[in-house]
Amino acid sequence: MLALLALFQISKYTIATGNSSVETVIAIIALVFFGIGIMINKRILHKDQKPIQEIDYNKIKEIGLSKREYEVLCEIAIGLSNKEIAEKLFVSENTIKTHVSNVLLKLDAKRRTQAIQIAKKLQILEQ
Amino acid sequence: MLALLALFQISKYTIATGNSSVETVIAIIALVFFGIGIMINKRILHKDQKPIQEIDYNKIKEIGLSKREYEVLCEIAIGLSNKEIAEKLFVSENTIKTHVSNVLLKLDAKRRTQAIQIAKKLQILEQ
DNA sequence: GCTTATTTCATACTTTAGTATGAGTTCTTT
DNA sequence: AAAGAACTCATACTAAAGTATGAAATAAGC
Repeated sequence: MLALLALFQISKYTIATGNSSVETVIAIIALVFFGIGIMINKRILHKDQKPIQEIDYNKIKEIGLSKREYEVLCEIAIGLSNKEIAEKLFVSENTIKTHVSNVLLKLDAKRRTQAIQIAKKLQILEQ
Repeated sequence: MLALLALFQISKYTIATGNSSVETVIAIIALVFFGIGIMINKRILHKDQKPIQEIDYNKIKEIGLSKREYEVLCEIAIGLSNKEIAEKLFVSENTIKTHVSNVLLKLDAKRRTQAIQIAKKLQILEQ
């Protein structure tokens, strides 16, 4: 705040004495307050917003999840049962059970609900 | 952009002719660019961030979830089994089953995974 | 104080989820 | 073309999850 007032006075003095061009002084003032506007806005917004987590496709490969297994994981996350997933993907429920088992194994989860949480923590599912 | 340049020229002219005080012109410039800084920043941040959804406690009451039932819902959401929730809350697994059934009924969910999704959509659980 | 809602628990049951194993098929990569 | 990975499916389990019902104890509101 004090620095701002000082800048203010210096600007006034500089223009009065004619040491610098008026354009330069105005440009500096503009730039400084432009920066201040960005800074303040950033602080306010950071309290009310959080960054969107992008899906980490490299981590999916790292974990060893196959394309189909990840697909099943996504369906689990939206709350579908094995039967419903089977119908949606046009395969048998047994096939889905196999995929689910593999997903749980690879995510080190005991249950599908835990798998969802782990997957979100690993950023392979949107939160 | 053109408006900015115009403002720039007007400021220069005003100071040169001495029609207004230097302080006023500088203050206007400062305010305008401060505002521009905020505007630009807001647009950029809105692309990379999303607002945090606050928990809607009124909706919890509206749905008719009791304190204990909501507590159980939260534990479900972090991926715990009925047994684990029972141990955590120092009650029997049968009690948890009763609570879970009531939660599913009130949220109109068929499964706990679906309940999690519905609860998040209703903003009674953090996403 | 009385009523009502909440919390607790049990028993018995049905349904879904998850494991283990084996095996045939397709797709890919060398 | 052969090898390996991925996808499919079945059978037979075990383990959880979820339903239905009834009931007792406690807490809260009138």
